[in-house]
Amino acid sequence: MNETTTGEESPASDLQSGRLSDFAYSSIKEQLTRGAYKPGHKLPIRSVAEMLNVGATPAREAINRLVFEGALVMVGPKTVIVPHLDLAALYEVTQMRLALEGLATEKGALRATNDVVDKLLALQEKITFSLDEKRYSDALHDNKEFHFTIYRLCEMPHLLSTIEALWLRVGASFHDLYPEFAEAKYGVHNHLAAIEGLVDKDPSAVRAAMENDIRDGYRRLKKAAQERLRRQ
Amino acid sequence: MNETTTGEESPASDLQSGRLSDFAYSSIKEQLTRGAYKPGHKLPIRSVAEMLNVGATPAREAINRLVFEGALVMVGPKTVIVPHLDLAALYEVTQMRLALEGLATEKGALRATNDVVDKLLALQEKITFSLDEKRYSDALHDNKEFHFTIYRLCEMPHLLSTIEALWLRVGASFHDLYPEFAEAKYGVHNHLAAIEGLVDKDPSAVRAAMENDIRDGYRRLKKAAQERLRRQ
DNA sequence: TTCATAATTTTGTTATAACAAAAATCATGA
DNA sequence: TCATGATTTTTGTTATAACAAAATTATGAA
Repeated sequence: MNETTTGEESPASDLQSGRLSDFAYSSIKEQLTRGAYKPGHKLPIRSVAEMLNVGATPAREAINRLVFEGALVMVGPKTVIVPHLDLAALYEVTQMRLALEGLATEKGALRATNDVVDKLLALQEKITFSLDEKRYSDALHDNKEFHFTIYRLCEMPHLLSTIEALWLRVGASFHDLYPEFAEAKYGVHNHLAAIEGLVDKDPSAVRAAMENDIRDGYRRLKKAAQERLRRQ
Repeated sequence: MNETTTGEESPASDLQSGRLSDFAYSSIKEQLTRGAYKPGHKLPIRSVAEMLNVGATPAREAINRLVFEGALVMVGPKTVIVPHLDLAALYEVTQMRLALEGLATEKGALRATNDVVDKLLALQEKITFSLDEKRYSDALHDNKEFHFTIYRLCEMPHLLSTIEALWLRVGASFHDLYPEFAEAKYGVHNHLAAIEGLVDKDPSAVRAAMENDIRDGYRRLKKAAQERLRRQ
């Protein structure tokens, strides 16, 4: 049962945090944000434990944590699944994102140095480049980095972790329709407007740009979700 | 080891949720919001487990969950304590509260029925009564109920649970100075203004009243915390 | 087939023991 | 008195087994 395994994920490869629970948590989260599991996919403790080569305790802890955070949902006393598309939740999370990411943006905007602006410009270039080549996963990754580079400026750790939980919540169940969602050059205009606001030292302009970005994303995501629901 | 215990909390008394982890979680949370533990108080797994007459697993899970939520903090690889006063965290949480509770208020305001208004009026009477008799714990409890009665109107469960986490976060480490903070008739004016706004079907008025309430509370709490810090 | 029910398997939860590492205590020397 | 190092105790984590309950499959009758 404890033989050194070959292909599968191994806890030994987690060289940073000693806790197997954290390893399991990060692993599942990673899979989730990569869209590895379809909505409705079941995550039984023992299967997860076996997949990650850990005991039941860390697996259980990781799953439960993700349930608390809303990235997974319980549909029965003994069944945890990857959540299905839920337009109500998408709306709710979007409203929270507007409030919280708007707050983070406005509080941090005046702290943007030239280095930050350069980083954002570089990220935006990478995003458009990835979109041109239809590497949506990369584009999404850099898009997230773009947002959080701005949010980190306010230096409010509580706020940041709450925002991250929101991204995970919506990202988990909407990830698989990001490709069709990202077709058009998503967010370019808003991102550039945000950068401009940072340069101009105009916090409310940056906030407006970011809020616009969130709203645009919401509309596209909603449309994509609705179309998919109609087809099914 | 398993004899029927006398005075202490017993898992058998938890007649609703079958999970001992949840029982342990609620119990610690309850103690925390009642200010039973001073900041700096250690919460070792085995002590908690013994106190609640449960095994180490549920105790560990409950403690870790509270750490994730920010209600408890880790100050070493093996030491979890009730957090100390932290003015930066108070500020940060206040900003988040303004954004999120403001959102909940505005979204739900138009849904207030006469029953809700009556309930709020009754709660406000209880609050002032409790304050007159210096039963601060009761006043705080009803104050929370007042706020959440309004927040529940918007029917956004994600939002509500996030707000609850914020209350717990700040409540845990500031609870013991609420008495001196509540000296003056705290919040009466704002609460009445909020009720008025609900009756008038004026969401932004209700939001303004609630934000004022949050800000007033922040100022008083900050002042009380600063005075206490100076004394120590 | 369809639905209810019984049998079987799977599954979440929990207590426990073992281990390694951290924290506390004690001893010793300046 | 204070620091410092050694020793002892405490502590978090994890794998595991056992149990009860849920989920699944099989079975039977209409």
